[in-house]
This record gives sequence, structure tokens and C-alpha cells, in this order.
Amino acid sequence: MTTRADVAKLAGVSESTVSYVLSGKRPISDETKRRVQAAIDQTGYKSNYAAAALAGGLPRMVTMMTSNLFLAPPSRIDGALVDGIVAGVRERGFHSVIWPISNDDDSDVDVLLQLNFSGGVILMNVIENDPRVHLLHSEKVPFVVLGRSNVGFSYNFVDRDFEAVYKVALSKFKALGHTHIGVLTGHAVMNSYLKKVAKDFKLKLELMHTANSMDGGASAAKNFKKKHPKVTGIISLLDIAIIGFVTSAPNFGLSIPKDCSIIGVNMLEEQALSTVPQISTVAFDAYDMAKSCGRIMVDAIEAGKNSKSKKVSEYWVGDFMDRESTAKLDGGS
Amino acid sequence: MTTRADVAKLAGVSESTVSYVLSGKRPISDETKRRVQAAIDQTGYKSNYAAAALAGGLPRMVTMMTSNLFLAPPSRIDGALVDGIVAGVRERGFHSVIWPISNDDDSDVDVLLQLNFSGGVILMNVIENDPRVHLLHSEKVPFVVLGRSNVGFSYNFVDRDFEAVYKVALSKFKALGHTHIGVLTGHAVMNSYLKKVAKDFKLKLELMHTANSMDGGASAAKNFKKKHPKVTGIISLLDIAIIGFVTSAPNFGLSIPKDCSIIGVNMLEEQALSTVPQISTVAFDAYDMAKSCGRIMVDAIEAGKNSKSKKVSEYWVGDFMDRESTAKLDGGS
DNA sequence: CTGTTAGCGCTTTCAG
DNA sequence: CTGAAAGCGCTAACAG
Repeated sequence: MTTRADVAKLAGVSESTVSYVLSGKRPISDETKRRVQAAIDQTGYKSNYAAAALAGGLPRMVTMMTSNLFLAPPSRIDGALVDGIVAGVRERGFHSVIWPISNDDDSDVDVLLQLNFSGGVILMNVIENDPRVHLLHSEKVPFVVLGRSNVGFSYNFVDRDFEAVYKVALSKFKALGHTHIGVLTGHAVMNSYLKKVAKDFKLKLELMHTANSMDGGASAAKNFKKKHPKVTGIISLLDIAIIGFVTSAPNFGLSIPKDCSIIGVNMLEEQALSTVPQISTVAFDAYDMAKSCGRIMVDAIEAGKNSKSKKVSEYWVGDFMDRESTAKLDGGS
Repeated sequence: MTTRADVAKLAGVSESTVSYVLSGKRPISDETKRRVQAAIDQTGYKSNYAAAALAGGLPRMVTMMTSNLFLAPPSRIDGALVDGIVAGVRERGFHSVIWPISNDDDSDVDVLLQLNFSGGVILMNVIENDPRVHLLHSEKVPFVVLGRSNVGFSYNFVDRDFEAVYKVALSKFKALGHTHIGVLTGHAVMNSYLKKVAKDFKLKLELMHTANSMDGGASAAKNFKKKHPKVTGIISLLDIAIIGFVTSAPNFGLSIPKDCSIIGVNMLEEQALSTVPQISTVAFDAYDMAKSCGRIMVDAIEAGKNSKSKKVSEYWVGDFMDRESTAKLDGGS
């Protein structure tokens, strides 16, 4: 194992100079830089993470925990979120890994915490009253939740401003004269934000509970007229199902442009652009949201370390795009 | 941050005693153990991974790298593999994480290697001539490939004994009098092991190239009679597609028990049990295979460290189950 | 702009 | 059965 000392000797400089060349934390002459770099290349030296973490006082690593990695459907959103987190965290000079959770074993969380190699934890797919949240909190591990489970969440989190999103969507339904709105969702109960906004707009909501899959969307389309005769507008919280719904609707005698308006709110930009032109979306950039989540995580870790009590509390990502129509963006009619 | 020193002081013992209580590497009196444990509980002490890795001389951590986490389909096999690795690695006292790979960026691999916080790497979903393999090798990072990409692979790997598997499957076809065998696969070219075994049995193989999804299986069933009139036996290398094939076959006028025999070879036990009784399987325990992969990985890491030159080379998992019929196991007719 | 040095928290001899 | 002490490789003062 080559160490910093070997490099220093070869380059004819002190050990700390090597460190500073690597970290860039103090000015180094070009000549010295060059020699050190040459020595590094020659020896194949690689910095030792453990030593750096120990000496630096904190592990420059964040851990993602998500419980749905191997459970279908693997939403493209999940991928975008992971990529975004990696980018945001890296931007702050940290690294990130995913902690593998066995489906049926919460003890993995203990292990991670016990291990203590990670400076902070990003929780995804939290459920109502998630035990992991309480554990993380009581263990005083810096963490942030990406997509929180309920209103009034009292820990660090990053999420879309759903109230604003729903307002955009429902106001459009209202303007088009719709009165009964179907809600395509994977949850058995109505989203409380949506309920609140609908009340303000005096719109009736009907739950269209279905799986987030092409099949789920298709079967929702199949039963649509029978089950929801009054519904003329549909807001979809499911990115895959809505595509299934739209593409299979014609097979079940649904003429989408005439019969109803459809708005998807939980879609990536790319997904929005790939669906049929009749559908409207309030698309969002999951990657970007996750990226800021990554940054916040690192800030929280460093705040904790320096105990500067820099408040890193509720972070509500309010940025979203109001897509009038994907067709419009696409240059279509 | 409570350290080992705090615990030692509170328990009235030396620092090293605390270490030995934790590691169990030398006999400690029950009384001392109890006092140390009490002090640990009281202070909420957690061992520092970085310090342990540094002092211990090697990072007790392995990293999994898989490129298909967020690309459909998320085979149940993937989940089983991850869980198995975690178990195997943990059995040896190591931990494991997943390294998040951006879909389109190989540089992530460099970062991981540069980071040097992981004792070894388990590669999954390697492709033909995978650049990661060469990188890992040239960087001298211990690694093992789970499921290798081609015959004659010259690095550590763990995989099923496909030759044996194919022998079991094809011998059954032979015994039943089939002569033309369809191969349901996601690859555009015929598997070379399969080709070899078929030659021995004097069986003709026909490629049935399709996606590993329910839809893929369904469309294979739809075109089956037209495209492969002579085929009476099907061997499936795809766990999801075969289910789609079998369940949708009747819709396309295929009476499976009469017309042909079907054998799935890339299925988990649980999947095998859930399919229709007409199908035979040579099912396998992906979890168990991955578990031994985890153990091998750790052994390789430790071998490298102690340079005991314990040969950890080609490891061919030969264990597999010959399932005559799922119905039989199920207690069915 | 560069060198020297004191630790970070733990593991592991060596010495009882 | 237990303690004392020497590092692991790096970071970040401190001192030019």
C-alpha cells in the first residue's frame, strides 16, 4: 500500500504538501503540483478513506435508504432521485452509497447506525409513522427525508410543493368547467392536500385506486365509465399508470379529448413529453429536487459537526413547472 | 461523541479491554463484560468505522455494483442476489453497500476506486468485455463477478453450473421424444453452453428472442406456432417472460400439455412454485448462491491483505435443484 | 508558498 | 484474565 509518505518522498516534498495538493485547500506552486501529481501517477497512490474520515473528524459519506428497490414498479423517478442525490452530495465533496435493506428486517437500520461510517442518512419511501425516522432521530444521526409521508412533518425533508401543484391542476379543471374529478392513486385514502385544494375550488373528488403499472392504468380505463359516470376530469398521481390509462382508453370506448381532461402531476419531464398530446401535466424535475436534497443533507452533517446550529429544517421545494400541454412544448399543435 | 475512552473510564477498565469485549478476541471475565456493556448502554457509545478500518488495516466493507437497479424489469432475482450477498458478507463480519451508478457515466467506477473505502467489489450484470472488470483488475481491487458474461472467464466469479442445468433440462426433452427445442432468451445469439449440450443430445435449437416481461412472453406465445412450427419443447432462460408465455398461451390456441413441454431454468424457487403445473423447472436458490459469493468476496479481501496467497479463483456454483415438476412439490396432482 | 507535528479512535502487540 | 503503548494514514493547526 502506497501512502502519502511514499508520494512525498518521491516528489521531494513534505507529507502535508501532498495533502494540500490533493485537497486544494492552500495555494501550491505549479511546479510542486506537477511533481506531486507525477509521483501520484507513478506510485498509483490512492487516498485512504478511513484515515481521511478519522483525521477530518467526520465521515464524508451519506447513505441512502429506500425500501422499494426491488419491489415493482421501479419508477423512473426512483432512478432520477438516486442520480440527483449523488450529484448534490458530490457537489459538496461528499460521497453516497445505498444501504441494502432486506425486505422484512428492520434491524438493518440498527446495523447502519451502529456502524457509524456514514455522516448522514437520506430516507426515501418513508411510510406513515416510519420507525426508521424515530430511530434516526433518537440516535441523533443527521438525516433528511426525501418525500415525506404526511403533512406537518417535523424533521428535515425535501418534497414538492404539492399544494401549489394541486392548485395548478385543479384550477385548470375548474376553468374547463369540470365538476367531478377522478384521482388516480396507489393509496387507499384520498390525499389530504388534494382534498383541501378541491374544497377551495368546490370540486368533487372520486378515488380511483389502482396499481402504478401499465396494467393498473388499463384496468382503470376499462372500468372508468361504469364506476365513475360523473367524472370528467382525472388527476393522476401515478406516473406509469397514467400512461397505461391513456394508451388503453380508446380500447374501452373512451375518447379522451371529448370525454375528459387528464392531468398527470407525478411525472418526470421525459415521461410527460412521451405521452399523448391530449394529456396535460404538471411535470417536475425529480433529479433537481433530489440534488438539492443531497446538498441539504451535507449541510446538515456539517452543521451538526461544527455545532454552528445552522438551522437546516423544513425545506419545501416549491419549484415546479406548469405544463400547459406536452404537445405545446414538443412543438406540436 | 463518546469514544472507547469514555466507556473505559466509566467501566473502570482499560481502553483495550473495551475493544476486546466488543470483538471477543480474547477471554474476558463475565463481571468485566457486564460492566463494560453497562457503560456502553449508558453512554450510547458507537464504534467509529473509520478508526476501526484504519487501525485494523482493512476496510471491512464490500461494495456491490449493478447497472440495472432502476431499469426494468426489476427481477425478483436481483433482490434475492442483493439479500444473499448481504447475508454472506455479514456472516464473515463485513458490511455491504450498493454503489449508485449513473446510467450513462462510467466515471463513477473511478470514484469508487479512488475513494478506497471499500475492501472489495462485487460486480453484477457484467456485460461482454465489461470495462469495469478491466479497471478493477488493473487497480488491484479484490473483486468477484456474480454471474459472468462469457465462458472461460478468468477472474473470480460465482455462477450457476449452467452446463449441468442445461443437461438436466435437455435430457428431459430428449427422453420425451422432442427434437426441436425453442430457446426463450433475451440475447440475440444462442448461449454457447446450451449449444454444446444440445449438440451432445442431438437436439435442434431455435432462438426465441424476446424481452423478459409478461408482454414479451405473451407475444412469444402469440407468434409461436407460426414462427416455430417444428418446435415442441421450450427452454426458457427468462423468469418473467416464461410466466407471460404460459399464462397467455391458451389465448393463442396453444394447449401446452398437449403441444409442448416447457422448462424454465432461470427461476427462483418461489417463482417456480407459482407457475402453472404443466411447466417443469430447474429452479435455483439465487439467495444461497449470492450468499456464497459474499463469503468468497470477503475471503478474497482477507487473502489479499494477509497475502497468504489463498487461491480464490474460479468458483462455479454447482448446486442446483432438479425440479421434476412444481405441481409435484406443491402436493398437486 | 512549504514543512513540522499533534492528534482522530481504534486494533494489536507486548508485558504483566 | 487485564493494562500500557505503539501505530494505522490522514488533516489541520502552528510555524516559518
